[in-house]
Amino acid sequence: MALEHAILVSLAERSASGYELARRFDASIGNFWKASHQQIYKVLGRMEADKLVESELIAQDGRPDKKVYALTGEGRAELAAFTTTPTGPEVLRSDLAVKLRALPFGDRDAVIASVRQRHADHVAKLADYEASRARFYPDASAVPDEQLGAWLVLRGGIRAEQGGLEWCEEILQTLDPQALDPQALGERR
Amino acid sequence: MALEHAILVSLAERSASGYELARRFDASIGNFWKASHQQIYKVLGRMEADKLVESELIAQDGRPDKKVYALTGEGRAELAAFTTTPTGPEVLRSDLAVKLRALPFGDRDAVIASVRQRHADHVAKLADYEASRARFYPDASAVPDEQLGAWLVLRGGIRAEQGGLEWCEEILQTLDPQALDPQALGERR
DNA sequence: GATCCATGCGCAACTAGTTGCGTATGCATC
DNA sequence: GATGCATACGCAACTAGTTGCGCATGGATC
Repeated sequence: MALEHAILVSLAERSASGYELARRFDASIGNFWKASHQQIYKVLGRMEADKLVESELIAQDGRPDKKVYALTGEGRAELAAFTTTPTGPEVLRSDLAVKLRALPFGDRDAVIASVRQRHADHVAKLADYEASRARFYPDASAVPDEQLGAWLVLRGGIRAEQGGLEWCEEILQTLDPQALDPQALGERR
Repeated sequence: MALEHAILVSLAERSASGYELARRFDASIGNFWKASHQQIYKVLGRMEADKLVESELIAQDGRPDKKVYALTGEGRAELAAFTTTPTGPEVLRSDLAVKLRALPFGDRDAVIASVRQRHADHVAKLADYEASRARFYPDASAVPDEQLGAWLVLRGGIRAEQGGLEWCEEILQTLDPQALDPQALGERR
């Protein structure tokens, strides 16, 4: 039920409608937790029934009404309690690793194409993160205390993307050395 | 349905019973895809109905009978086809990141304890991986072609653990500089 | 004026995955 | 001789998450 907690965090930072939450999950929060809008509406409904959040209907002109959710006291308590629970080991699921492992039984060129795609994904994501970092935390030694968590998460995202990028480069180097020609990478991106 | 493909890969490497598969998912394959034995039995049942695998009942003495699964031709074709499908972006879900983001609303010491635990997990996992690497691939420049995929996956695992480890160290450095005293780390591990 | 896109909510049906239990054997340990 | 562990399979009930659809409005584009 960690989606619940991701939503609690998001709402603790700022109250929002389900639709806005869904977009946040496409952007900042979504960098470490994905959710579709259907899943979010479903969980929000349950959370409201559980009194963790409460909603207020806001009429808008030129746009449909929206239901803005805010944390309740109970929601805040639940979020605080969550931070004290033990954290299990990371569950990782990598399609790409499965494909690599399937190399002897499949299509080598297609796998290489997937790696190249992943490489491009990492490059794009890294540029995104780097832009956020430059914009919100231009000075690493002067991050305000209440933003430390968000900053560290962003740092983690940058590290993960760099790591993934380097892994892709190692794979391409191993399976298809010519592919690392900078021009080839640029053209395909 | 990528669990299906992870099972296909595992069975392509060597036929096995559900129980054996479950243990592999705790070890080598499980480094990039987790599955409980219940989930494995369920999926194996469906895969057999779909003719991707076939089973043979093996009587054993001193132990319960077992059902050994092997790939069918159709299973091999499905696995090969899988390698040619486009690979979506990695779906990452980090409880620890949610907790970090929840720092201003929760218990700082408890979060630090979680990070320290994660740090220890990375150290242990890295030692595991390093041992596998030394045992199976003592010479990186002489990995046989048919093992390239497995080797690259292991390299990816090592990279991911190192990256995670360094992230934990950055977090501790930021939130609790004394904690990085080598003695403190050693004692707590 | 038609089509598309963004905003905004949600249901229904499905698949995937988890949790908890049940069955059975044999060996080792207390 | 009781308890626990490893082997070996599986069901039932649940929660989580995905896919596909429907409804409604208004502005922008073709």
